[in-house]
Amino acid sequence: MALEHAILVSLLEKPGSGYELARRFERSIGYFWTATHQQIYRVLKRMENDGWVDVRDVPQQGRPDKKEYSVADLGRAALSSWLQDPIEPESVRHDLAVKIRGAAFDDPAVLTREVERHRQAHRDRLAHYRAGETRDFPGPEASTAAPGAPLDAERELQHVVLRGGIAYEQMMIDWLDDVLATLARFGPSR
Amino acid sequence: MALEHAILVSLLEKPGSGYELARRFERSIGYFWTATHQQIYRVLKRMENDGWVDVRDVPQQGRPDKKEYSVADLGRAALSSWLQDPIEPESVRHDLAVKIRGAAFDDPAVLTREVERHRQAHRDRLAHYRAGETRDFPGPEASTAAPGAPLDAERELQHVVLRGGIAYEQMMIDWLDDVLATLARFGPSR
DNA sequence: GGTTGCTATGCAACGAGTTGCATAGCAGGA
DNA sequence: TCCTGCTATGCAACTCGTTGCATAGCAACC
Repeated sequence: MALEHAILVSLLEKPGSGYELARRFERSIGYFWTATHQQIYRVLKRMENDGWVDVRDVPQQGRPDKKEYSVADLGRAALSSWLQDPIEPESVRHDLAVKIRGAAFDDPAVLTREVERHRQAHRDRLAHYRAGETRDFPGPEASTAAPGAPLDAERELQHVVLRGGIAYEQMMIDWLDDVLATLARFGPSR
Repeated sequence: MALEHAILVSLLEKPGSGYELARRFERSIGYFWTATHQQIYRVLKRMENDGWVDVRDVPQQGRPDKKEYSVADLGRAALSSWLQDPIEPESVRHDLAVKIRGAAFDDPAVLTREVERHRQAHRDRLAHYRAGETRDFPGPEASTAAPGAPLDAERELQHVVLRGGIAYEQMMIDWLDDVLATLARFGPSR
């Protein structure tokens, strides 16, 4: 499992509350790891008990107080240990692929609409990622302007992960086009 | 959830025992949906109770008896209903992406080795898929040789799903190359 | 004869993830 | 004033998936 590790990475990049973490899991981190606020609060509590994170009560004006979490030494050690630990290449879970094979035993027209919906969703995500890239990583080598600062690594790694998300969405769009073309080939004849 | 639906599709393609299903989930179906034999047996039992599948005791020589499952009318209806039901485009879970962003706070050399391992695993899978494609789908239009038989749809859909697996592995390999190049750029300077 | 290994099925316990619900302060608009 | 909506946190119940273990028949090999 890696939710606690994803939280550690996010808190290292910037300390924050459970609520803020939940926000981030809808944005950048959420591109490759989803989590609801429930999971986050639960895991944060456990991490606090284990001494992985420090908590600080932050009063706010105009809104409820928040608990700001930051990574403690034990948490850093735990993350480091996990990073050393090899993981298995993840196995995929594609509901849509099940549906596509299942369409052989049902109405393909329904599947066509479903695939079109998914393609649109992936198009939207791709546009969203590209906008984020333009906003956060402008200019070809602008990121290496500062000479050898360690912050560069953080940014470059964030960028390469984002490029992964873009490549994934592009691949999905292309493949769904292939699926639609395949459906069109034998769909009308029925 | 779609494990029961994946099982239904697999049983429609060909009836079989829980053990045989587990085998298939290590092969073709497993390309896009993983399941252990435990899950399969548990779900099969539930599906049997719900009348989704029929069971038949098959004595075998030289090996233990098996229970052969096939899809009942109720199961077919359940699958059909699920196929009609729109699903959300799946959210990704990439441990490796978490690790990559985490590498900014740890030794990047360790990550380099990890990424190389994963790239090799994806290369292996890609080779495996391509071999399966050559074996099961030879010739450009050989599949459409039989005139308009419904079996064509089944094969074509299996093929397009396999092409999706191939596209995914190829994309991952390209991206991991990108990751390695990025790591090489600032890795040595530390 | 004992060990290993494959087919074939299953229980029990645990951990992770989802869903529904609850609380509470405060802001802004109808 | 009431309703909606956002910040902020949390409980409880449930489902799903993983892991370890157990059983049992039979084949092949040393």
